[in-house]
Amino acid sequence: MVAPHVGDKVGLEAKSEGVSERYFLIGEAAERTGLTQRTIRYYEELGLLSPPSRTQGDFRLFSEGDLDRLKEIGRLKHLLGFSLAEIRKIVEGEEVLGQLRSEYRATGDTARRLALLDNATKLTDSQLELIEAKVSQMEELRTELVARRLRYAEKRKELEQALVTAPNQTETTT
Amino acid sequence: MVAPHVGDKVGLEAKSEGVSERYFLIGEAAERTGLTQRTIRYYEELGLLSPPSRTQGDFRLFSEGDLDRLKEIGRLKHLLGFSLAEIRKIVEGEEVLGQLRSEYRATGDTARRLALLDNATKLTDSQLELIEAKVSQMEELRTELVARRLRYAEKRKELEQALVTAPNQTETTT
DNA sequence: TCTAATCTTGACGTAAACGTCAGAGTTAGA
DNA sequence: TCTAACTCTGACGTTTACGTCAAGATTAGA
Repeated sequence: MVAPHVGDKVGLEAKSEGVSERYFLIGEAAERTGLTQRTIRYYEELGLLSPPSRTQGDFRLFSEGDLDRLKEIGRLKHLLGFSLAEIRKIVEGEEVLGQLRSEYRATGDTARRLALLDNATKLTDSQLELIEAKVSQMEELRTELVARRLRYAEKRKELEQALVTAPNQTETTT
Repeated sequence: MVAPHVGDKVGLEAKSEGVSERYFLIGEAAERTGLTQRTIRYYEELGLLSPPSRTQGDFRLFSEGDLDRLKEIGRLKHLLGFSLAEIRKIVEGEEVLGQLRSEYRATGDTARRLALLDNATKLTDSQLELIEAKVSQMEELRTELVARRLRYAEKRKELEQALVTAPNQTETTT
């Protein structure tokens, strides 16, 4: 409950321009992502996360980008039910995208840029396909449930009507 | 490859009215559901499946309803990423629904019927909520990807425009 | 009746995805 | 400088969700 002695705001200026970026130790990273420290280390070990920077004492320093990545992995896993193997594929895709981006910025050749852009587009499309397949299957299941609910609602109306028309259906023998 | 000696069409007439229902041994059940025999037995062991009927020699006989159930479990698991524990909850819900249905048919009391209907509706609603939560989160992710794709498309237009305006951007030194 | 294909119930093995120590080092405030 | 809070890397344990093998019983056709 007591505030950690290791400052939560790790004083590191990453950008040379003086744009200070916040870094987080693994404890706060865990809190902010909803994952455990063990899980975060495990994900790094699996290569789902590019190894974060370190202090000179070898403490991991997570950037906000790292946290975003971790949160995304969490969503892919718990929400969408992807296995870590599948997630690695997706994440590797992201990595390739990043590389494409830097090469993109590096080249002045417009034609080359176009080609890189096409690559990135294809990659994103394939990721999109993955998601859409799941979404549509889920919609299917949802539709079934909605239909069931509708049947109940109709039945309910019928019954309410019956109650008004013949309030004492149980005692018809009277 | 050779046709099994144990007939694939198990000759059992379930309904007394002569409406013959097909039953399947576990081998064909596995083929038809895409699950393995081991998995099917495991699901039964976990109580995800009401124990199927048996031959007098204790071979499992799966009805088409059983197969549907198994397929649903497969979808819930692999598509939506539910754990078997979660699936059990959902499936237990289905079971309760079934019981409600029979009690529903048994009673002539309209008020009682209304109450049962309300119960069933609530159950379905909670299942629906589960699904919808997942769907909406997936939509969110999808939206992100679509946005990215859009950015690429725009960038692409720009670049194509540039190619027309100044075709040899690389060789500006000429 | 014999037999090949199929089924049965254990029982043990395994991969994935972490949980949980242990022992040692690091950090920053008092 | 001392110390509480935090982190590090192994290393082993655990749960889930099955795979796999064994030994024996069942089934239906020849």
